[in-house]
Amino acid sequence: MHQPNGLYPELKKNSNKHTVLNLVRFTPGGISRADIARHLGLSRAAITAIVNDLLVNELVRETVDGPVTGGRRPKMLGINPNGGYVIGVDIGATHLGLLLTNLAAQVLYEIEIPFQVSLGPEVCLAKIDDLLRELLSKADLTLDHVDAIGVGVPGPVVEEAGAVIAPPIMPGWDHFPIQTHLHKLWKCPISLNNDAELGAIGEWAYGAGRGEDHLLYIKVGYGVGAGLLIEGNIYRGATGSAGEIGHITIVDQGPLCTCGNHGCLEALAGGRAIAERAQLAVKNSNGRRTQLSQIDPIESISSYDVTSAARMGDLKAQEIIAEAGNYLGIAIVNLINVVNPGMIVIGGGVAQNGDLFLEPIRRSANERSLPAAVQNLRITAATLERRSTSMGAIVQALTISLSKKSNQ
Amino acid sequence: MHQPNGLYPELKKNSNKHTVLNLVRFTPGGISRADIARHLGLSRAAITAIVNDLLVNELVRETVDGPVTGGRRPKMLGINPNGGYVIGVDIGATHLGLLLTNLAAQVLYEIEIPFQVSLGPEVCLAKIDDLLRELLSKADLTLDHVDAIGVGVPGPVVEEAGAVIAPPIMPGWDHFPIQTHLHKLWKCPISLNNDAELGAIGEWAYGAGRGEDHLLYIKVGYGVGAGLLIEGNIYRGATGSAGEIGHITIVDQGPLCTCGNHGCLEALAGGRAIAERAQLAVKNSNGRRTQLSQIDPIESISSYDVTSAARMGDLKAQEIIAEAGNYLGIAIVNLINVVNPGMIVIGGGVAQNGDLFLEPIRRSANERSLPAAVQNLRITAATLERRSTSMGAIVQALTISLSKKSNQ
DNA sequence: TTGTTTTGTCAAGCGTATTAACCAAATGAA
DNA sequence: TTCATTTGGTTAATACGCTTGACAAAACAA
Repeated sequence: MHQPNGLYPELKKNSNKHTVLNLVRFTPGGISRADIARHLGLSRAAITAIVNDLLVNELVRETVDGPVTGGRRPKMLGINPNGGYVIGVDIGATHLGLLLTNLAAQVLYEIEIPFQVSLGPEVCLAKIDDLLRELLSKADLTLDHVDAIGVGVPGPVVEEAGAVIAPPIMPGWDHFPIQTHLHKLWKCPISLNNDAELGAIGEWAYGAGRGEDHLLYIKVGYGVGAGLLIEGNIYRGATGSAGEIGHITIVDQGPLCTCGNHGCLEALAGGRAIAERAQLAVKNSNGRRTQLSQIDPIESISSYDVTSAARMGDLKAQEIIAEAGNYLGIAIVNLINVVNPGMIVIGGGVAQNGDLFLEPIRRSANERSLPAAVQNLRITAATLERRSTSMGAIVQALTISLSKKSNQ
Repeated sequence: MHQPNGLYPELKKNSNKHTVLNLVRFTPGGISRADIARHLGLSRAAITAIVNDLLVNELVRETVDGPVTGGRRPKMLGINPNGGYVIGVDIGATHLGLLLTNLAAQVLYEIEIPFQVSLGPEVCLAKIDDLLRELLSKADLTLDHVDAIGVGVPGPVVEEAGAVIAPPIMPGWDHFPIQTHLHKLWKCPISLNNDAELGAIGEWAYGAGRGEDHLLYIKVGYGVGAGLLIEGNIYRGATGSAGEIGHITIVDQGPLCTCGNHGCLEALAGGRAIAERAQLAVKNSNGRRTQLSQIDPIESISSYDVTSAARMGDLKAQEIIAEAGNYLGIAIVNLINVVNPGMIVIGGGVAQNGDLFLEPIRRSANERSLPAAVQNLRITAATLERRSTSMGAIVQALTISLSKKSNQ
């Protein structure tokens, strides 16, 4: 089948049914038939027919009466939350998160644990399988009740292969058939995506980036990555590795990175760099007592510790966070000129520091980016916090589930 | 009217007529009805009806019999070149190019002269008006025969305003209503675009980037800019300034740039930087005779002189070109990781040096970019040479002309 | 109350597609 | 050469999804 394409668009049956369903999904508080008609430039009569179809299939339901408009009050439409479940899995470098939601994306149960993706696919996927079954048993459900599962991984995903290729922070996972493996385990549709891309989708659908047509999401965790959402679609590039900003060079001849090059963004602003810099600072502090120096052994200081110390007022920790923000700012200036986003959302553990981390970024952007690109640009922290990626995985799973149900 | 959008696509009447027309336009050597049907996933019967409509409106014509396929030979379809003319205008920082073509984009007449965009809009647009009328008189035509005119400028274009905002190398043009001004002068539809974006379109339609879904075109002239074509559509970003890579920082605390910052790509690899470096080299050569030192006065050495000297074998000139390629390589590595293009086409005057300029870029890309992003990436020079941008302007003008004719 | 505005529904009609049959023109094997 | 096969293009009947225009329902304003 022909790929969707600007010049030669895919000619899809029922395309407006999908479009209406998307509008209902992603409009906060629901939407009326008349509003849908206005948004899509269709007649109210056409929308009535499409909505009736969605109503009898129980994909959509009438919720409450809408706001007073000067005439008859509209009946608001929302996704029918019943009739299925989906799961979102966020595989991080050092953590693992799972969400179970209904079809309206309302979170029912959640699991989050520390994790080591570096243990390789067999060990990790077995652990994930255990946790997924634990999540289901908490909800008194089985895999038969689950319509689809979205999975996020911290590496470049090749969609057709259902695998990651040459992922710098996922040693041992290169070309491992993740999607096929999980499909065999769980027997339901699996959507495999990059974690930063899912973060972008999550924040666009339910977080800080709602309704933004040109959204850049930057994930600063153990690794650093970006997800670019253009008019509601992920931009993946030619081979699926767009937005892999962790290994762009920021400082020529800078510190050695895991990827083998020097001065990569990830080696300057990633969670590992932050932790290492904090460990070094404690070693060189000659026993002066700080928030950080109380952690023992020194080698166990993590970026999470630095984050909390900074928030508790530890000056050295704040300095380290601000320094990371500074380096990220340099990278973001380049991204702004190239991508010209309407909004930048910063997520991942380090972004929990709020303005301490965001201010150096905003300063660089204003000083060094093209005026044309920054004058209407907003730079904010992710509002879904730790759930950006897993909610993005939920969005992908729901897309599969709802489009399957609406084609029956 | 609602904007075209991935999730909520524009619902356009006759959309398949436009799609078929595009397929005919951009398929080299023409295309048969059966092939169109296969490409679009429509029935042959539907295509027959659409093509008949285009035939009676004389937008399309049957050209020759197609290749032997094992059955009845197909009748190839091509754009009917008669019935109208369009003009493409390439406003460069230091040159001006105009093309007159028929509806099949075949060049009929051409003018190219040196130019100073820095003289400001009134002076420049008056000069352009003179040349456009000269071009028409050469062809024994008047403006009444011209369906549409495409114009390219070396700065960030805001489409709705028909103007450039804060363009670093177009002093005096900020917010000047170029499109309105030209429409009043010429009384026909004007399409105003960024020059690098038009270069991308030109190379995609008729040059090195044919059929590439993720094309990055990089223009290295007096300024440096990039145009990103995603599935046949220009990516402009939120405010139209995407791809303005001339002012990303390459060397911290590097040479001062016209934009006020230090170490910008343009200040290291642009035409002005190349010329200045050559002038400096001649001054410091203590009278040693080289290709370059024969130019008098030294201050008049241009990047074009360096380019020709390098091709004639001047070692110093070659060194300067290679150095510029090196800096551009650093920028391109970042672009590859962020954008993940399927192909990079390098255009503009400096790119005429071919491999001398391209090799440093290819080397950087292979050494420093993510394997996932470079393994299928091609980096080549523009095949339309000086015409990349003006042919892109022709494509835009033809889009206006053909879509107007097909809606009658 | 009546008139106005807005939402939602219905029936008639139209435009654009599909399906299935057909002819046209080429190939290749008997 | 003849005839089955393959591919290209056309035609007529039909299906589907949308628009149009009318209308009822439900709110507000005079």
